[in-house]
Amino acid sequence: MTLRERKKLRTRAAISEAAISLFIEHGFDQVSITQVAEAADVSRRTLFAYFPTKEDLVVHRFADHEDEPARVVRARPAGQSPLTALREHYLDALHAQDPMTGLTDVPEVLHLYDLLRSTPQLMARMLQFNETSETQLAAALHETADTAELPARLAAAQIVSVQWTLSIANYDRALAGARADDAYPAAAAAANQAFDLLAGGLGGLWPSTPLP
Amino acid sequence: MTLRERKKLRTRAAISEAAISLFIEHGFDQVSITQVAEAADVSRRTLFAYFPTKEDLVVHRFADHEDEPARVVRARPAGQSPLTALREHYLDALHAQDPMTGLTDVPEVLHLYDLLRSTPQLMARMLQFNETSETQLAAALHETADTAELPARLAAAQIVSVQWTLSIANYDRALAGARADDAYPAAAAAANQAFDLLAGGLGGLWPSTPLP
DNA sequence: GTGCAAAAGTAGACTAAGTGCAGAGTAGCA
DNA sequence: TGCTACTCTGCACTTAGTCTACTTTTGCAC
Repeated sequence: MTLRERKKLRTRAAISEAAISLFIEHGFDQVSITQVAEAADVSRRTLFAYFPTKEDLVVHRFADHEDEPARVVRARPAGQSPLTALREHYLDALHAQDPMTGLTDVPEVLHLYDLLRSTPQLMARMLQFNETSETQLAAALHETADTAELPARLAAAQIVSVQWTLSIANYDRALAGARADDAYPAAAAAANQAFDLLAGGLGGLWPSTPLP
Repeated sequence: MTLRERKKLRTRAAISEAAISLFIEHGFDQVSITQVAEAADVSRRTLFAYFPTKEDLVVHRFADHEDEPARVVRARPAGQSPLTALREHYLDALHAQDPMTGLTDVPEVLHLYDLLRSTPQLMARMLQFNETSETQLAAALHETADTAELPARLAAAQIVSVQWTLSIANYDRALAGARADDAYPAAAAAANQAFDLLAGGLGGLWPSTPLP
């Protein structure tokens, strides 16, 4: 890796770190791009060369996870169902306290998540990530699991939104003060329940004719 | 209704119509707020009194549907499962060619939809609607169907994303040129398949051990 | 009808995100 | 050492959205 490339990476990281710590301290809307540029010691124009929008200063950190579900499905062992692969992957991530799951004690991650949750513009960008995640997962299901296009899209939509719901719930518990180790058993149980629901359907939740 | 109120409604409609027809003709990003205000014959400042953001000029038309799933669940006949109520409601809407389903021939609706699909900012706003829709549905399920909080949230997430996926698919077929009457049978079949999948789960899609 | 308080609309200045451009600095390589 | 390509910068510009102070219109009491 050349000096030029290394320098670019360092500049990028410096800008993002300056931005996030300012946003966490003062709030997303209370900090201007100009202030971020000053804190990172670059010009405004350079900042925009690295990050096309203010939101990207924050959410670019999640861009790597966009295609994770699709990758998991494509990389699953022969004979394993896509849903099983995704379930195991999610439970492994929980066990490893991967930030993606929302189960974490790392203060920086919690602060960052707090920022996301309290800034609608950032949440909107996260939802867009979910959408591409869903599209890619649908393609992976269609191509590798002998699934017709519509069911693949429907399944992908369900899976992505369920994983998102699980992670949100975990983060909210963490922000409410739960320690990750303490929250783990409930989080794992919730994940299992969620994947059971995905596999077995909502039918079981509501018997068509309840007790009189 | 007083003159003042009637006038406000007319002004609001005039602004929105001017905006949408300009956006459809030239594209969302190619038309400025100032141009919309001029076309609607109001000042820029007045426009912002009616619509807080440029996106709202378009998406406010969908705001009424936000709480539709929750309403359907709350209004279902005694003894009917929430999922059955939602399924029937969606199939009725399809049959009536409700714009919400994406099954329509009304040119204005199709153009409007084309605008949404081709403008990421507008799609992002629509996804935010979905999120509040989901939250309200979860509350309705929790309160009226004896469902615990987590399963209610998970189910709501699945249902809303599945309905959205169905409607998107219908709209895309319509934009590809399909007439609503011709597309109806396939759309109804797709909806039934989707709700079957919701009720019965994804387990049936992928037998855990496929043929060798 | 006339007058008055409240609501609605307007003008214009202001902030901040994001873009385009033309020039200065710096890395890579001969 | 010097050439070339990449990167950074300053500055002017557009546009979304806000703030404030002022005018017009409406509803209503008389």
